[in-house]
Amino acid sequence: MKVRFAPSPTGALHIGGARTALYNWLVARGSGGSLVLRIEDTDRERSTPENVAQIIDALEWLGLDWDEGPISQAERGERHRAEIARLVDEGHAYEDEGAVRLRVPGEGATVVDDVIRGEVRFAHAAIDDFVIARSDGSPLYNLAVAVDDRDMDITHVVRGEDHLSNTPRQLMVLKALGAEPPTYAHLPLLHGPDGKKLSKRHGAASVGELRAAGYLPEAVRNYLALLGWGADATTTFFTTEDLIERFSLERVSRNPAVFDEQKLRWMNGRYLRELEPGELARRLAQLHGDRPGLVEAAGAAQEKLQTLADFWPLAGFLVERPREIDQRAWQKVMGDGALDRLAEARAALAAVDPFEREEVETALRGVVDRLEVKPKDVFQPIRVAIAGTTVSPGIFESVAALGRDEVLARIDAALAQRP
RNA sequence: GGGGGCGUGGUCUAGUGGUUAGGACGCCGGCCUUUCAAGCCGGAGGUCACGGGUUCGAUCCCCGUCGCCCCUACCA
Repeated sequence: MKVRFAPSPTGALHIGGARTALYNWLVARGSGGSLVLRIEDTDRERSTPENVAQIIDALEWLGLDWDEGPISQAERGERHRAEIARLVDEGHAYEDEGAVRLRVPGEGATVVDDVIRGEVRFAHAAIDDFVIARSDGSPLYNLAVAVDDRDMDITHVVRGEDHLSNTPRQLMVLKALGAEPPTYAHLPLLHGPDGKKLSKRHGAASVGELRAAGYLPEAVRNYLALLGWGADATTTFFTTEDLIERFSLERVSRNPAVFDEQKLRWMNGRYLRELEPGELARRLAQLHGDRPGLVEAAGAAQEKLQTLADFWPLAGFLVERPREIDQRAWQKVMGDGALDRLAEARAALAAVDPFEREEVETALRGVVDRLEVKPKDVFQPIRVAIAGTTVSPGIFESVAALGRDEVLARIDAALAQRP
């Protein structure tokens, strides 16, 4: 099998495009075939090199590679013009006010045999003679796609359903060219929560935004694969190898899907928890830069993260001293003898050796027992003192991750605020 | 307007001419518990778009209606 992913560089790579790329990639890798990356940039007005670079960057981040390309469709203009001239010479097309139109028969129909949708019939009577070349001679989409798919020996065209209605036109170009058509598979479109076409208004809609929001490429692959496809009734998690092995176009669903970021967040959290702390720290560093103590902080925060971006608000205090203590947090836990308990905890922590999670826990629970108070009466003041808020990773791992000197310094600073 | 596609709980989906219509996210409750999560347990939520028809029996087959989306560009 030979497939192609053919984005138009008129914007960033969207989730829908990413899924199309993924499905093409899975088909190619699963069949031992190849994938062509073709940039459909015949619209010189809207296509930009920046967008091409961004699309390539997004594909690389997603871990999707290709065997040929990127091929610029615009650079194949001579090839397209030659075929347009041939179509005119052979009477399949004609000039009309400078532009060139393909002759569409007045009767009969063109049938698209789609892997996902079955046979779809388009009566010629409903299709006008369409333009294949502008009056300046430059080729248009339907012509360029047909010529390129033929020239590149594409066997399967896997693309969004928005192209289904264009398919009979491409089939007619192919026929006029005397070429065998490829097999088609039109994927259901992706919509936003309001049922409308996905756009910026729907949150993280491009691959770049997903990346910046702290999603892992492997989680995005898994989630995207499930948007319009399922292997069976119950399997939700697929390694990429599973996907390559089990994916099939025949099982792609026909109805449009809504991108649900909440489900992606959940799935991403599951993938995040599977990572070794060192690996998690490496991913965090890629996104926000490396810091001393990042591995310890990552380990402490890991079980509470859904995205890499969640790390900072939750556990940023582990790698960077908070500028100030949240007033509401202070008022909530620092009343009623809390500072005395905090002082007790400080004394206990000063004596902990080695300063590891287990020893920290033993010492702090000892304080709780000695004072005959509830655990939170001791733990929350510590939390507020070191984190500046009432929410943080587990207190023992947080204290251990911070190290004795820093913990004592922050507690001392808090104690100094005593009225 | 014309042509085309789609229609299973809020969302992603499995499924079959006869099952209590299955799973997941989300939601609610409980357990756990140092906060928040995670995890575990339990629960609510579906007239399978609607109306006809075929059939002993339709979510599944046929027809119609409605809704949503796509194409109908010298965009892709």
